Amino acid sequence: MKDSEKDYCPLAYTMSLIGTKWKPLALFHLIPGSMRSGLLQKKMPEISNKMFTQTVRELERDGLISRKVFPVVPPKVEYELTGKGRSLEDILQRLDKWGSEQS
Amino acid sequence: MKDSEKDYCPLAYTMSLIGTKWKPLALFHLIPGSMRSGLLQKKMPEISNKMFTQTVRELERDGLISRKVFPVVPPKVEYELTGKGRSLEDILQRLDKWGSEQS
DNA sequence: CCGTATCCCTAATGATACTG
DNA sequence: CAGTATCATTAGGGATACGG
Repeated sequence: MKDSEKDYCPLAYTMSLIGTKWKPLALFHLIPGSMRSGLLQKKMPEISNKMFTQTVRELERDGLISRKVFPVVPPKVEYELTGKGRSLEDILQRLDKWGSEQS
Repeated sequence: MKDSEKDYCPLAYTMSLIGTKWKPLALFHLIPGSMRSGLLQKKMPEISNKMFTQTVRELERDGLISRKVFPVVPPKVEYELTGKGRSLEDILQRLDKWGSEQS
């Protein structure tokens, strides 16, 4: 999104980073700590392989999570919230809590 | 979304209600109080006519805003946050604040 | 195990014109 | 002023197969 839009309304900028079906969920699952790629994907049973990769790639690109590759066989990859990602923890918790409180 | 998914993760349910480009923005602009349809749309200069109508319709359907029609000419319509919508105020403020704090 | 590449389909969004 | 209808476009998403 353009900077002009961000200045116009920061909320729109926030949503451009996490306003999708899967991103908040992925971030939420990473709150307890770093997690292997396969396990994180298992936490979102209905996500397709393609969307999972796309989701974590964009979250990494936007600096919300970090990706760590272990040079072992079989391959091992872990994802973890960055400082920027952790700064969303409270908001994610509130969004989750709000959902649980609705009829 | 299915109830099973909601139970699985309330966050997903929340995002199904407000996890779009325009919905959080519309709700945010209504925080100060009720607003005429035309003015609300002006607050989101880049939204198309079609998307604006769709956005407010869905927010109304989901009980987050109310729609009040005044029987006058020219037509006058006002939108306002419902109790359920107001319960999101704090979260919306935080999302906006988070966006403003990013580089 | 992890990720990419490809193909395909549907849903989301935009532009324009029109009605009460 | 507010909203609808239509058409055209694009982005989102899923299935499958393959590669490091």
